[in-house]
Amino acid sequence: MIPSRLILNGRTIMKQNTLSFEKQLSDWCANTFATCFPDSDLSTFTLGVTPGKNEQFGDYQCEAAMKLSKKLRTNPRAIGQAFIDHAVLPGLIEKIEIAGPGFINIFLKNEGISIQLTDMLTDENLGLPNKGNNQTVLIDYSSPNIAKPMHIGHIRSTVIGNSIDRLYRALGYNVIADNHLGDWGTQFGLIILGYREFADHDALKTAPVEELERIYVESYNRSKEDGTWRDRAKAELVKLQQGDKENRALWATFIQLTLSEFNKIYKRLDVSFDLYRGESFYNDDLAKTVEKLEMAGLSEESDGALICNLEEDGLAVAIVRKSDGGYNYTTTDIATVASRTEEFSPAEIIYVTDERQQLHFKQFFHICKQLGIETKLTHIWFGLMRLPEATFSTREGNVIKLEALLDEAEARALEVVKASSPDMDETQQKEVARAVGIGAIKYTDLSQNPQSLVTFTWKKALAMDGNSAPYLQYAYARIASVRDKYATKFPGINPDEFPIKLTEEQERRLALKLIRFPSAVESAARLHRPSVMADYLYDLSQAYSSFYQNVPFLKAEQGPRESRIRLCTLTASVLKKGLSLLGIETPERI
RNA sequence: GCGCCCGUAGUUCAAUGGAUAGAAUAGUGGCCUCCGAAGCCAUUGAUCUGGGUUCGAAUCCCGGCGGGCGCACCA
Repeated sequence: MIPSRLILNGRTIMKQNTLSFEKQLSDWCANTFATCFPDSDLSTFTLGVTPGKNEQFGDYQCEAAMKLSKKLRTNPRAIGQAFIDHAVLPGLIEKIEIAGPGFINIFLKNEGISIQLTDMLTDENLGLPNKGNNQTVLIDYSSPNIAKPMHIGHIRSTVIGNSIDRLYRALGYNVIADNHLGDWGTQFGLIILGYREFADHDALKTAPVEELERIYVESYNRSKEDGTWRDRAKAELVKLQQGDKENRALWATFIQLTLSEFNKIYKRLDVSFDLYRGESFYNDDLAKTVEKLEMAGLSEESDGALICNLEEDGLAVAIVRKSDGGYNYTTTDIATVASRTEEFSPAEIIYVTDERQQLHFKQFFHICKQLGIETKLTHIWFGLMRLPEATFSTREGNVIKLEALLDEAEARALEVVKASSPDMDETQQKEVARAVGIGAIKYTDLSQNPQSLVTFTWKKALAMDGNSAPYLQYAYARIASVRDKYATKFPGINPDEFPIKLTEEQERRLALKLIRFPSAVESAARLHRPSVMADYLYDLSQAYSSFYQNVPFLKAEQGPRESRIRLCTLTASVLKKGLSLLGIETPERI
């Protein structure tokens, strides 16, 4: 429970506190309700505050009176009145009132808001609480297949997973980012055979992954028509699995070639992993895993295969050992969880994949539980990306390579930069175009609910105005410019020696957005939804742009000028930090 | 057949069961002698359909309609 003197004194002690401002207000509400109704158990209710949606209804609102109405057999307005009668107002609250059916509206004092702002300004973490407390969370994302180029379908797992990674780190979790590569499986028999028979070694040098894919596709097609080819491929696979030196070496080469290409893309996307443990890493655990299942009585024979029958639990049958004795992904994933749990003892393992794998994850999560693995397992899924006319398919030849997407983004951004900053030197123009182009791509993916259908269009992916990364980057760059101008025009004055005073409407609105930053980060992480963060940042930028355009600051007199410069500084810090949580850069000039 | 997801302005997206459904873009009309117009201000325009639960439903439940995905040896 929060020591309410913290806000009763009108001052929070953010740096020593693990609670965001919004959480403190919420706790204050809950405590007040507890005082009002000491005889009732209210612990099952959420009695917190939410940011006000309409200024006339206050800065924060509490809807608890209506929710408690039934339990307390009292009408909501009477509950609200009891709340007001019992409430000891913290110093930063101006007033509270009941409105409508029973909303409790909370109005903050301007000085109260200013204190929050000042606290944020002096905290290098901008008020972010340490929620993780060094608990380990393992995040499994991106996870592309070896020997296939990444196309635009891969960007979502990579970018969304990376943002969740960043959000958790920012909240004090010890994150392990693990790229669970598809580096094992029947396709390698086909690739090895194809490589031996018809590899184009020049192409392997210039575009290795494309060539490997070509080899795979051609070999696959042959295996469908030619039984001999199929048998030979299978023989190569068996040799690989039995540890044949040559095949192992080839396999290792394929991985090396592919990874070096992937790493170029990861570098462009500013994504990095702590581990690159592919499926092969767990290969030796598979037999043991199946043994455990059998011992636990969780598996049974069926048509020559070994299965886990989950039909009683409303799930389909999962095969854990094929009739030819081979293992498949359910087994690998169970082994992976066991290994990760043993090695890292994570509080949670988070998987980020597309929607097609929902059933698979439900199945193996279920089996893990039956095996007694307590680790919290979470599957974050997102909708497949498709083209307006069809889904992607290598066979249709309508895939858009990730590399091409990034190139195009940078090229289009460069046009815009050249048009609006013709005086910038060319190196810098390119550098800005890179940050802006990549930012635009990422933002498009991160700013929407991942679970809805996504249709790829160039127009959408490369949006540069309106609700887009460049809009946020532009806001940031303008502030950077203001800061520089201030320093030149008023040398020797330290804005921090002036208090923050909120006199204009636009300043107050901006300030209210700023103090919500920590709770926005918490929500985004808790819901595993980077879009919550993106929404918040866009909201903040809109508030800033409106402030910027309508309130003079460099031209204001001393006092208000410094106060506003401090608001600008804090906005810049929040934008920079917030965008970094989306993996988006903030150039000082764009 | 069974299961999961989605259906909101012309278009692309928002909205922990909360007050008058927000933005962007496209359209219309304004704002650069003034801190960066990649911007700001104003304006037109939407919850697929029929029931139900609730003080209160875009949101929850049931039934339609439309779209996507998954259901035994690919991951």
